Amino acid sequence: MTAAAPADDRGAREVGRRIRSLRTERGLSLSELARLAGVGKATLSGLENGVRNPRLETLYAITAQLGVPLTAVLSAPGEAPTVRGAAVGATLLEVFGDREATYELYRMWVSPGPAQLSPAHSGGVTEHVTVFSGVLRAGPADAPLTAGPGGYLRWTSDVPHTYAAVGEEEVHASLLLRYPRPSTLDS
Amino acid sequence: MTAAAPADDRGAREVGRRIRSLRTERGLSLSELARLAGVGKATLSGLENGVRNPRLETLYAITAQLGVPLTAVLSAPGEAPTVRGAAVGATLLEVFGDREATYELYRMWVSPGPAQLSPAHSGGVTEHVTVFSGVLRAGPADAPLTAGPGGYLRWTSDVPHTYAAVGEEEVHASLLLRYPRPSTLDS
DNA sequence: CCGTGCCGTTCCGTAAACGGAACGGTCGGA
DNA sequence: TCCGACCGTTCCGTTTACGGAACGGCACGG
Repeated sequence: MTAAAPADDRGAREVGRRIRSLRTERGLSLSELARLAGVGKATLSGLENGVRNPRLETLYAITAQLGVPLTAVLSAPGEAPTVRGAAVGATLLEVFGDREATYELYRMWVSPGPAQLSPAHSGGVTEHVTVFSGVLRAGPADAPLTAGPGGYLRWTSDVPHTYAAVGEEEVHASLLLRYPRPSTLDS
Repeated sequence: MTAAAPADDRGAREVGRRIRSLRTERGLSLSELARLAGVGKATLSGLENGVRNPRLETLYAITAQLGVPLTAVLSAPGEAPTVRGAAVGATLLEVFGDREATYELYRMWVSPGPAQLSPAHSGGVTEHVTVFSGVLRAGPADAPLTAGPGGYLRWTSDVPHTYAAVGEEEVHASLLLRYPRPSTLDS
């Protein structure tokens, strides 16, 4: 705050740099892209230089014209590990839902070492793990399950639960969290 | 232009819905999240209802407080459906690998209707499917397996294999393809 | 039965992103 | 050499997202 001009979260600058890269790669001039995307040159200029805080709509217009998904100009998907602790890391890949539940799909890795404990979630939440490599021991703290490469685990996470790598190999897995019926069945 | 309120690209509405899902999952009230994220209640309310066109900075503040990457609330990460055919669609979420194999993680959906056949892959490729909703019948064409919500299927895909939704509900699932060690430690 | 507290929405003045126009700088052809 | 076309930046009035405060609705407790 204060200060005057620069005014940006660390992110805005990188977004601008990425857009400029994509534009020059395609041999487009700033004026040209602005016209194609239907935004002002001032807007695009300020955006690329990181001195503006674009609206979502503006980013849509520009990335669409560049032919890349919006996510391509924002911090890379794998970039933010949503770290859960010393031994376990996870990256949220996607959120989606249907009438009955909301789902969060993570990629997860567990480093060798002591088990890590996770607190209980609210009622009805289930966890689904598919192991890609390594051997994982996970589940309710009082009755963990074990799975090797290609294995699959599933438990209800309304009690404290643990994750641990068995052996010296790091474990890679996908983790699906299922939250039943987040909203009260509106509409 | 015209009118006053709606004003949105198709995306804004979905972004709002996703944020609301993430918030309610965590048992947070709108007021609470607004305070934590340092944004006005009016802002968050308008955003969730899709009547505002948020600035990037605003989205950062909110998603950071929810503990998810910015990309999680924006329209599909992969955006490129890598469609496999009439009944089956899939989006590539991530590619990664280790010493032993390369993995491709997809989210997949299967529409009700006739089964769809996929040709055999080269030797040693395995497919791992976790069903989120609906009932899926899939696997080797001569011996398919069945799984409902929360179920898990796995087969070696060096023979032709099928995917089909059982019943009238669309099937949502994650699909992991495992390609063993493409080359013999060259490079 | 009526406060009290919190919920989510709406109203409103302010700050800032927006598009259009003007600006200086560089290149190429007459 | 001059001139026109185009570049990217800066100026400026308009539009709109922003935060704070007020509002009605609902659940609890005295």
